[in-house]
Amino acid sequence: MSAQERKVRDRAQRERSIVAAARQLAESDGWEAVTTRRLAERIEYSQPVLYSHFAGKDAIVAAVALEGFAELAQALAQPAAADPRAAAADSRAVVANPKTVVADPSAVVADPKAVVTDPRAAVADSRAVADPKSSAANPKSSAANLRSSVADPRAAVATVARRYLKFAEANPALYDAMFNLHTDLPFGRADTPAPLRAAFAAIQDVLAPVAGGRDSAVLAELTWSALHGIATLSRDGRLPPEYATERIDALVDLVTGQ
Amino acid sequence: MSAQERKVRDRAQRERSIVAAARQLAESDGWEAVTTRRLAERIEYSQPVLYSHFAGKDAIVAAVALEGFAELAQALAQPAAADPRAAAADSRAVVANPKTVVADPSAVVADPKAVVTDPRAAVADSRAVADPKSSAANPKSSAANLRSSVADPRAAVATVARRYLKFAEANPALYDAMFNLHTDLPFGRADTPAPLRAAFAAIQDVLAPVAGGRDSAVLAELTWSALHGIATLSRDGRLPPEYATERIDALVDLVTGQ
DNA sequence: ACCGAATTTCTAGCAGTGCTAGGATCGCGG
DNA sequence: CCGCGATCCTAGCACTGCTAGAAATTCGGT
Repeated sequence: MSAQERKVRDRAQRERSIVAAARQLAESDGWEAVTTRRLAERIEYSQPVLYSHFAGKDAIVAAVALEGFAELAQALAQPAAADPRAAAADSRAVVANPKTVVADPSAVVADPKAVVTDPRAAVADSRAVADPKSSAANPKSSAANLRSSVADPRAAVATVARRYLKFAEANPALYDAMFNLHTDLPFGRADTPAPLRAAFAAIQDVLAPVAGGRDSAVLAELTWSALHGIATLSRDGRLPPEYATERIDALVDLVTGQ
Repeated sequence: MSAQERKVRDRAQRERSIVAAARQLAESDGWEAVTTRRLAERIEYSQPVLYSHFAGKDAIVAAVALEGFAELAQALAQPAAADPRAAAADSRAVVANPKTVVADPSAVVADPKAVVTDPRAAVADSRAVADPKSSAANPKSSAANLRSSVADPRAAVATVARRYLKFAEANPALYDAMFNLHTDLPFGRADTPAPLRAAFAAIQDVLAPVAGGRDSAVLAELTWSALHGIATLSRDGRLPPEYATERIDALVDLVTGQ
């Protein structure tokens, strides 16, 4: 029985190393350099073993993307520290070397099936709660949430915005897997994986206090769209980098209604 | 001399047909279906002739993208139509079957310069063909209001926003070529092609009146980012379609400082 | 400890991709 | 009409994602 267990453990480990290799290779040489042959070489197996873990290359990309969503959600929901130095530490955590992530299996996991099955994560139709009550309805994300956010909701929005863009900038290939490469991860539906919901919930939570009379879901979608637009457009040099902070400030001003 | 001239004319025609074939194929079957062999078959030549016109496949995509920027710029800068019939005709040009485009060179053409200066190649103002429901829900967006967009800066912003998203929705593959596929078109630099500037200028122009004390360039970048984010995220179903109009309204509200 | 069975892994190959060298073919000037 | 230069196509390269069937490995039962 121990042998059997070891087998499944080894298999899981190998699967993780595939995802890690894909991510690492993509981050260093771009996604066009991520081929099945190179991946096989990295994990020191032949190509066909990849297909015993994933349905195809797209599935591998999707696994990387899911990992990215989990990390993004965690980065956004991270409690805000009072002093800026700790905040800098947070941003460093975002940029964490993929190797480190892989080395710690207890961290965010890659298996999609394991993630989906939690019914409490059904933040899907949180549209019903368009007011600050959504924080109470979702204590998990707001419990450890930004302490200063209660005092200063605007600063909380600014922090989330900065973290989002920092994440996209620090992990361009990962961000590509999440958004640009089409991985057909279900998004607005019932079977939407938890990390995706968590990422959106983190944005929505921080926006609810400043929503006023507006629908916080729409406001969150809009903010997310703006952040995504800024991230992608500035990534390939279509937005001048010198006005980056001005853009963020302007966005926060708009959203918070200043 | 006539023979020589005919040669260069034929070459130009063939180059246009290559771009048109690429666009048509991409729009119908997606960019992954656009291969050099298929393109060669469409234009009824062998593959190597493609490389006598373009440096590679990326250059063909870039040509399509440039065409897209020209059309987008014109669509955004289009004066608000007072006559619904004209607007309807325009919208036909937008969603026009690519086949028609190919068959009729006098229609929306491949040559960017020609497009910019040809008013007949107008792109849609969707307002005229908007469904009654949205008109009823949002009376501000009536055709009558478009006429007063010069007088009403807010309506002008709303019109541009709607046109932008309509364009992205009506030409998904074209929009992909412009943004998602990396064509390394120079953007914020000195050698930025005119169509790209025109597109951004159209956004900035309409935002300047509502900028107030804010930097209109930053505001335009921000608005553009939001529009781009909405366009891309809703394209692969990551934003629920049912709140599309609410999102646009919310964006316009934010930007115009309502 | 052995040996057949079952699982796992690899070798070899398919169809398709972007792209290119070199030979065939065409049209033009003389 | 011919020769020559421009034009075009055939054939092929190195690569891609993916898979069938052979080889190797591990397992369970005696």
